[in-house]
Amino acid sequence: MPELPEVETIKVRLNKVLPGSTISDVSVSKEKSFHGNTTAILNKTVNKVSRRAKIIRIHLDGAHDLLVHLKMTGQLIYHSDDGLRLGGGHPTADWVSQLPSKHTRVFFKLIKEDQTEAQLFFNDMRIFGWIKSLTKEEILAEFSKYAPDINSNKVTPEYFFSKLQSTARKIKQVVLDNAVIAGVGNIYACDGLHLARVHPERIANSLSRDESDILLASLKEVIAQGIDLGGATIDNYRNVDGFSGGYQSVVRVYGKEGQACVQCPGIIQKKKIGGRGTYFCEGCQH
DNA sequence: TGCCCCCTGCAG
DNA sequence: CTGCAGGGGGCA
Repeated sequence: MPELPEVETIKVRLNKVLPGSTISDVSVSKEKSFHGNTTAILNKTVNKVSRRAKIIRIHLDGAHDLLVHLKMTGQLIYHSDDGLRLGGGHPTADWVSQLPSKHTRVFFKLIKEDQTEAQLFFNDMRIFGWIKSLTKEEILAEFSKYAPDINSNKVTPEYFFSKLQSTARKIKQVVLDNAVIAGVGNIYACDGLHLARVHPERIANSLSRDESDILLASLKEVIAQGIDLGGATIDNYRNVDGFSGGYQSVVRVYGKEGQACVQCPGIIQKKKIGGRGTYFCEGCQH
C-alpha cells in the first residue's frame, strides 16, 4: 500500500530505533518473502535506515544490507521489550495483535546496545512484498532499475517533459511508471493530476510544456504534503499508534467517488485506467 | 504498450 | 459470490 510518503515516514521512524541494534536471529516463515542468505546478516549491526523509491534499506556493518519492499500490504513493525511499538504499513489488526501474527512472514530478533531484546516483524497479508539480503553492489544494480525519485532534484521540468514527449500512453500510467519517476503511487497520482487539472486519460505526448511543468510541480507538491503529514491512512482500520498519517484528511480525489470536487462544481468519478481505479473530476481536469 | 498474474481478505 | 485493494514483474 505505501507510496513514497508512507515509506519515507516508516524509514524515519525505524531510523530512530534500529541503529545500534544487532540481528541475533532471523526466522523466515514464508520462503517467498525473503530472498538471499540469512546467515549473511546474522550478528550484523544496523548503521542506519534509508529509502529509495518505495524501498526501505537497512544498512548493516557487513557486506550485505537488507532491502524491504512492502508492496500492497506489507508492514514493518518494531517492538522492544520496554513496550515500544512502531513502524508502518498497511493498517490492519496486526498492529494490536500478538506478534508474530498469522501474517508475519519474516521475524528478526534484535539485541539493542543496552543488551535488551527487540523484534522486527515483517507482516504481509498478500505476500507481494519482499525482503532481500544483497551486497552493496547488488543494491546499486537494483536501484538503477528505478528512475529518480519524484522528490529528487534530478526530476527537473526538462527531464519530465522529455519523458512525456517520448510516449503515447495515458498520462496516469506514465506518472505511475517507475522508469519515468519513482515513488508516485495511485493516491498521489490521482491527486497530483487533479491539482494540475490534467485529465488522467490525456495522451502523455499531447501535454504542452506548460501543462507538463504544472503537472510535475503538482506531483511534487502532493508528495511533499504527504511526507509532511506522515503519509496517508486511508482504510480506517484501527491504527493505534502503529501508523496513522494525516494525508487522508486533505486528500483531493482518491477514494472520493460521488463527492464534490474541491476546486470546481463537479462530482468526483471513478474509472479503471490501466487496471487501476482512478478518481478524477471531468469538470476541471482536461 | 497493454494485459495477466502474483495472493489474501473484505465490502457490496 | 464478484470485484476490488496505496505495487509492479513478465509476457506477447
